[in-house]
Amino acid sequence: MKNKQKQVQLRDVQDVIEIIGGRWRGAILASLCDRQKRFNELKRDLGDITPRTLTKELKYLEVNKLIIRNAEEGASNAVTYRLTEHGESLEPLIGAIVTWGQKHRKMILS
Amino acid sequence: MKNKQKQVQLRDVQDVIEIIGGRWRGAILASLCDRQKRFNELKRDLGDITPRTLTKELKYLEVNKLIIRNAEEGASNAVTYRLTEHGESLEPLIGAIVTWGQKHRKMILS
DNA sequence: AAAGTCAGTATCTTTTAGGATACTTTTAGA
DNA sequence: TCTAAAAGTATCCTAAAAGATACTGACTTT
Repeated sequence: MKNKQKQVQLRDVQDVIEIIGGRWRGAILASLCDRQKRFNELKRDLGDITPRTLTKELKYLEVNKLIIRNAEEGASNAVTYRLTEHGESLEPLIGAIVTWGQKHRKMILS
Repeated sequence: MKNKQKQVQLRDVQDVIEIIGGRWRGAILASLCDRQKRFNELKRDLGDITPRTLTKELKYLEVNKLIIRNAEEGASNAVTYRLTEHGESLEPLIGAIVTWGQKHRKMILS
């Protein structure tokens, strides 16, 4: 494989990791793989995320077209978040991450 | 699936992303998937990483048993880095990341 | 009608990641 | 023998990520 090809691969890795990276984004996406959820539901799932951070990360994921924010008409306090098709395409990847984590996490984080 | 199980999955995701996350770690690992490499070789592969950062990240990966640093006897300026078995077990995951990136990167980072 | 829940905002502060730049020591090559 | 490369270290600095804490306005439940 040519060298230029490899560079591109490295950039792919960097970009993907930027998208799902950070402390929360991957976990938020993983949580939404299960089913669509509401703000506070996510907040509870994620444990000790602060609302400020959750808002910010959700906005990021929305801007990058991985999730959709849906505020139901009239009821301003009923908001759901769900994956876009794009977001759903991440499922196998997230699955692979979980699987690897289950096998190897403990050996590494001693 | 029970709720506790799901929490664990989220933590798996968070932990794995911490390990391969950040701007460089994933790319370093991806570069070493190819074959073992030396410090400056990695530096060139990665483009604009500073030596300070590269040193730091390599040390992190070594401590976490994903790579091995090998300084050849006597020759203090011949150092190679390669994946451990643990590190090699990440290959499919990194492959999946690259594949997803190739398909979806452009649509997201407009 | 009061209390609680939902979906956030607003500030402020701390922590961490990572860049810029210059320097060093050992070894290899011309 | 002089020069260059390899493999880093040492300082200093900035920007971004994320926590702590308090607050708000809309709606629901009792």
